[in-house]
Amino acid sequence: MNLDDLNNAQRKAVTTDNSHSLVLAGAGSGKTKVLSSRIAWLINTGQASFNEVLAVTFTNKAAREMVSRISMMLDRDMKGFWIGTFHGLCHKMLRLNWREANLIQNFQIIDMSDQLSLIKRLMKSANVNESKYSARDLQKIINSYKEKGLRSNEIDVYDSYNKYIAEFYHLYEHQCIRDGLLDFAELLLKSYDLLKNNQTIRNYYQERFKYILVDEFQDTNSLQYGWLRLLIGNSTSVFAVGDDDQSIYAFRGANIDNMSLFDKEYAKGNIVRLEQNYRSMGHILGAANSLIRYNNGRLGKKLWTQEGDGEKVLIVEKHNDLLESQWIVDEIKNIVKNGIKQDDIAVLYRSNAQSRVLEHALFLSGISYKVYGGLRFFERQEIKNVLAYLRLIVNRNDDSAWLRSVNFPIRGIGTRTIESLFEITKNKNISLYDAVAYHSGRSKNNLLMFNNIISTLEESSRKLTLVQLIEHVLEFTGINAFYKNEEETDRLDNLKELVTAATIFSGENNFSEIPASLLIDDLKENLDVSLNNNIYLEQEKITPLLSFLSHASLEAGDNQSESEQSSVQLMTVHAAKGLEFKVVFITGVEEGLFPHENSMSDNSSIEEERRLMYVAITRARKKLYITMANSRMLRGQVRYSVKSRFISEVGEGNVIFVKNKEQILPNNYLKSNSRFTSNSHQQSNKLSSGNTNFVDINGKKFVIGQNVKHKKFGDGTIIKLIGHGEESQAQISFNNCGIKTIMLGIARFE
DNA sequence: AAGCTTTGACTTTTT
DNA sequence: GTCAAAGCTT
Repeated sequence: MNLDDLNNAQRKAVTTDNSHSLVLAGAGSGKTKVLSSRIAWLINTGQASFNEVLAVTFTNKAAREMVSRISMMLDRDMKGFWIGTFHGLCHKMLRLNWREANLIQNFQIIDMSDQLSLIKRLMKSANVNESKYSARDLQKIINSYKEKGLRSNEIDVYDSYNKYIAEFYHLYEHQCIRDGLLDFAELLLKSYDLLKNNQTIRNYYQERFKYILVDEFQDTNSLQYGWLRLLIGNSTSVFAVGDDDQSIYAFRGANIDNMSLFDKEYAKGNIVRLEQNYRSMGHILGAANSLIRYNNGRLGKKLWTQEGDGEKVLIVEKHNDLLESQWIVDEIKNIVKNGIKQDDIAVLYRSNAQSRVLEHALFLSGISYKVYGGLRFFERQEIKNVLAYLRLIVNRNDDSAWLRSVNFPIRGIGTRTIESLFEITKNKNISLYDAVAYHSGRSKNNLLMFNNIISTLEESSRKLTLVQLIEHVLEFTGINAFYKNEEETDRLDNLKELVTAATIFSGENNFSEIPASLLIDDLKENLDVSLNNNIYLEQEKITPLLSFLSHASLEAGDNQSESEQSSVQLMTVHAAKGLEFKVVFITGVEEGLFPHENSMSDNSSIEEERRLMYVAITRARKKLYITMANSRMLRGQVRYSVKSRFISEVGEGNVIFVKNKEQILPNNYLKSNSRFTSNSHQQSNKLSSGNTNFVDINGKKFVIGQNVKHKKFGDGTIIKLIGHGEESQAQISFNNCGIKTIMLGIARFE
C-alpha cells in the first residue's frame, strides 16, 4: 500500500496515533479511501491483525466497497475481520452467543413488513380496534422506544395512552419471544443488553477489538452509540468518520449530536477535517458552501477544489410541473447530443410522488430511464411466500410464517378456521402449528395436511443442500404450479432468481455441500469455538438454511435488475446520498416541497431539509440544474408555490437564473393519447386558463407574494395557494408566528 | 373464499 | 390522483 496518493489531511487521518479521533469528511473528500487506507495501514505496519479490527457501516454496499478497497491495497487473508453493518455485526454476535443472550438457537430476523403484519395481528387478537393508534403508529412507537434502549417495562406510564402502549409493546415482545423472532431494532437492543449484562463477553470483545472504525457517524442513533460505548475498553482506539452537514436521517432516529458527544467523550479535540473535494467543480461547491452556512451549530467545514470554477449552476423556473419535466427532457436530449452518457445524468426529487410526471415526459421522448426505490428482491410477495416455508422448516412455531403459508397456495383454510385456532393458541399459550391438534371442525383435515407438509419438508431438509431444498419446496408446496397456472411469468422468473441467489450464496459461503438443515449440534462439532478458543477458527455456527434466511432479511437485495442500456437515473435525494453524477437535476425546489411542508414548522427540521439540499447539490460533478414550477398537481389538487428559500441561499455568484419566458400554453399542449406504462394511464389535461398563481374569492384577489394583515396573526406574506373557489387555502408566512395554512373563505383579513 | 366496492392515507428509508 | 387495504357481496 502507498500513502503517497493521499493528501495531507487524509494522510494525517490515516496514520494518526491518537487513541480516538473524529474525521469530518466532506462530500467527495475521499472518505472511503481514508477508512480503507487506515485499516490497511494498521495491518501493514503490524499494529493490528484483522481479528483485532471492527469496522461498522450503515449499508451492506458500503461494507462491500470497503472490503474491496482493502483487498486491492493488501494481499492478505481477512479472516477474523469483523466488518459489516450495525445490524449484521449485532446479528453475528448474537448467533455466537445465543445462549448468553437468552435466545433460541434458531432465532429469525423479521423485516419491517413482517413486523407490521405481526402488529396488525396482535391488535386484532387484543381487540384494540378503537385504539387511537394505527398499526403503523404502534410500529413507529415501539421501534423508537427500542432505539432509545427501552423495553416495555421501562416506559414511563404517566397516562392511559402510555399505559396502553406499554401493554401492547409487552404483548408484542411476548409474541416475538414465543415465535423466536427479532426485528431490526431488537438485533441492536439484544446485542446491547448482552454486552451490558455479561461482563465476560464484554471484556472479551473489548480486549479483542483494539481498533474500531465507524462510517457515517452522523447517522448513528442513541442505541448504536451506546453499543459502541460498551465495546470501547481501555486499550480500544476508535476512528469515527462522518459529516454533520450530511445528516439526513433524523426521522429514523439518527442523532446528529452523537458527533459532538463523541468528540467530548472520546476524541477530545482530535479532529481531522477532509475539505479538499475531488468531485465537483467550483461553482457547485460554492453553492453548497453558501447554502450550508445558513445552518447553526455546525462542526464547521468548507469544501474547496483545485479543479477550477466550471459552469455556473442553472436555476430554471417554469409555470408548472409538466413544463418543468418537459424542459428537463429537452435539456437531457441536448446534453446527450453533446456526448454525455445517460448513465451520467441523475434527476433528483424530494418525494417519490414527483417521479410520475418526470417518467411520463421521459417515456414520451423515448429516453430510457431507471427509477430507484420500490420493492427489493427479497421483499417481493412470491419470494416471501417461499421464505415463509423455509422459516417453518427451521422453526415450526413461527406463527407469522405459518400464517403466511397455511393458505398459500390455496388449501381451503379460511378466516373462520384461523380465528378458532387463535383462540386455542391464546388459551393454551402454544403455537398455531401445535394448536391444530386441538382444533375440531370441517377444515381439520386440511390443517393436518398442511402441518404434514411442514414436517415432511423438515425431514427432507436434513438430506438436501440449500439449493436442492429450495427447488424441492417450490415443487412440493405447489408454489411453482400455482404461479404457472396463473401465468405469472414475472413471479416465476423471480422464483428462478431465488434459486440462483441461493446458489451464489452457497458458493460464497463454502457450504454448498452441507445439507440445509444439518442438525446444529453436528455442525457445532466442526465449527464451534468457545470464547477461549483460537479466534481464527471462529465461524458462524449456523446451518446454511438459517444463514440464508438471515441474509435475506439483512440484505434485501436490489430493487431492479441491471439494465443493459444506458439510462437516466431517477431517485429521491435520500437515495442519492453517497452517489455522484456528471450532471444532476434537482427538481421541484419549491417552498412546501423542498423544504417539505411537514418540515417547515421548526428550525431543526428546516436545517435537516437544508442538509438534504446540500447532499443533493454535492452529488453533481460538472453540471447542476435546480428547477422549480409555479404550480403542480399534488394529491389531485393544483398547488401553487413560490421558489424555495434554498434557491436564494446558494449565492448569486454561483448561479444563473433562467426565468419563465413562455406564454401559458394552450390546452392541447403535451396532450397525450399514448400509453406510458403497461397499465394504461390517462394523463389529465389540467392546463386550463385558470392556471396562474392567484385566487379569486368573494371578489377578493390573492396572489403569491402578496402581503396581508390577518386579524389574529398579524402581518404576513402569501407563499402558497392551494385549490380553487370556496375551498381554496393559502399558506402564509407570518412575521411573528411562522407559517400557517388558512382557509381563504373564512379567514379575516384587515 | 374469491371478487367487487369503498375508504383512507399520502416525506424521506436501511437494516 | 393513486394505491393498498378493509369491508361487503356473492
